[in-house]
Parts: sequence; C-alpha cells; structure tokens
Amino acid sequence: MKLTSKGRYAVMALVDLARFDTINPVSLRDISLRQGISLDYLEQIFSKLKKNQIVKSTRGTQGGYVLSKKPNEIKLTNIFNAVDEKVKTVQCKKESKKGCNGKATKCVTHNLWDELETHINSFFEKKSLEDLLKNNSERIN
Amino acid sequence: MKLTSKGRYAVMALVDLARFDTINPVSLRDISLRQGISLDYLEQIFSKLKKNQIVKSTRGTQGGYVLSKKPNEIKLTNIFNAVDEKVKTVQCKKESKKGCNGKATKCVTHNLWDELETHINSFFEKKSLEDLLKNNSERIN
DNA sequence: TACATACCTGACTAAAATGGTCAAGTTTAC
DNA sequence: GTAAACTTGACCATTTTAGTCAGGTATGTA
Repeated sequence: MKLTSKGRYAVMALVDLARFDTINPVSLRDISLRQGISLDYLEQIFSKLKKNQIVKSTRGTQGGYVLSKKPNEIKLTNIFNAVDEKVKTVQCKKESKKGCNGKATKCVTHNLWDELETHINSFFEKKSLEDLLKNNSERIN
Repeated sequence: MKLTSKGRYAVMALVDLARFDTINPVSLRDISLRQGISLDYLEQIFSKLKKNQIVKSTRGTQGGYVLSKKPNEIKLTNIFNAVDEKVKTVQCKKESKKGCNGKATKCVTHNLWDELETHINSFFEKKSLEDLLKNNSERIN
C-alpha cells in the first residue's frame, strides 16, 4: 500500500488554495512559500490536479490556480486519484485464471486486502476539503 | 504509508500454520512449498514473528513452527507490528516544538493522517487469524 | 555418534519507488 | 517587451523492497 508525501502535499496545497483563492488566483510560488513545498514539485502535482479538473489555471501576471469546484465537492478520493496515489494494497502476482500464486484458488489474503481497500476508501470518500478547512480554522500563516 | 508484501506473506504463512499445526509443528519448507514464498525470506519473517511471541519453534528433525496463541487471539495488528509493517502514514518532517514544516503550527494534514491511522488500525485490531480461517474454509491445497 | 533436517544470522543486492531538481520552453497581463 | 506565471519532460540521488546467498548452530532419530 502506498500513501506518500505527494498525496499529502496535494492536500496541503489544495487547502491552502481553498483559503486564499477567494479574490484572485493563487500562484504556486505563494503556496510554495506558505507550505514549504518545492515549487518544481508543486508544478508536477498541479499539472495532474488540472488534468483531473480539480483546479483551473489562469496564465500571465497575476495568474495562478483556483479550485474548479466548491470545497465540499472535492473529496480526498478525488485528490489522491488525481496524483496517482491509488490506495493500492499489494497485488497478488497475477490475477490470471489460475488464481494468485499459480495456485488453483485465490490466496488466503486476497479478500482481506479487498476489504481493507474498501475500508480506507470509505474514509477518503467521506472527507472533503471543506472538512479540513473547518478543522483548521486557526490561522496557519 | 507502507503495507507491502512482507506483511501479506506473514499473514499467509500464519494462516497456513493455523491450518496445519494441529498435530505436528510445521516446517518452513512446507509453508514455502504450499504458499509459494521463498524459504529464505520466510526465515526472516518467522524470526521476527518468534521474537514477538506469535509463534514457537521446535528444532531438530520433525521440528518446525507452531502458533503460540489461539487463532482468535492473534490480531492482524500483532502480525504487522511484528514484521515492522507499522501502518505508518507519511510523517511531517519534524514533530519539534515548532510544528510540522518549521511553521508555527501543525500542518493542515496533521490531524488527518492521525485519523486515518486510527481508522486503519481499528480494522486490523478487529480482524484475527480465526476470521481469515473462516473465510477460507474451502481448500487451498 | 553421525547426519539429515530443521532453525538462525547477517551480509548483500537488483530493481523499483520516492522525492525531488533542472532546463527549456510557452502564454499572457501590464 | 518583459516579467510573472504556467507547462513539459528529462533526469537523478537516495531509500525501500523483496528478496538471495552463505555460513552457521541445534537437535531428533537411527
């Protein structure tokens, strides 16, 4: 299973965006400074967020990014999927006709990982950006 | 977050053990053959399981491993902890006095990951080896 | 007591993933 | 026309993963 800092950065950046994009687009430079994330890395992340229609961009001076939906419509699942952090548990080698390890049937843990994935995803599907904003109404910068 | 095949192998091997140790200790060789896991790798895993009192070993000819508790007393949490697969989400860089990223307060995602860990661990704390045995009463070998 | 079968330990490593950096653009507002 | 902003893609050092390999030690059985 993977869940690394790329996903975490994405969430941090989007929360930042949600709090500051009320008037003007927010530049990645600002997010980079406020959140302490490398600008180059942010660009990679936002490129994916944009492809997945989570943010919109405006070019040019005073340009930047804006959320493309309301914070309560952006679930964490959407974010993680966008940056390729599928909550993927370890795969059994081949899901061929034969089963998992070349054995005739599914391996013992097969259903277990499926259940786990469901369990975790349900957590991410409930949480939206808005929820995070509420929990962090104290100022961060 | 990590959850890799080492943890999965540990679970597979222990389920195997639970099903076959009723009369004699089970040799790693047998488990290796039945589950398709490298013998050398199994030895590493069982060394840790033994240190954590999840299995007991008998040496010599006809020796092998036996569960040291009943299947319903062995939770998946115990297993994962034993093989060092803490369900660890990404850490914020330093949990120093200052906060997460050198900022004055906790980063926005801090509480989120904590909640997530709790959510996942609760899943593992509920599941025992016995549960897995029930789900797999069809024969696997 | 021989010896096969088991457990035990630690060093090593190829391949993949992670967490970025670097360079070279293209667009657009002012 | 130029600076600020986005865009793209190649590149890479480090760490983790998923084992392998080699060389033991212990012990039940004949």
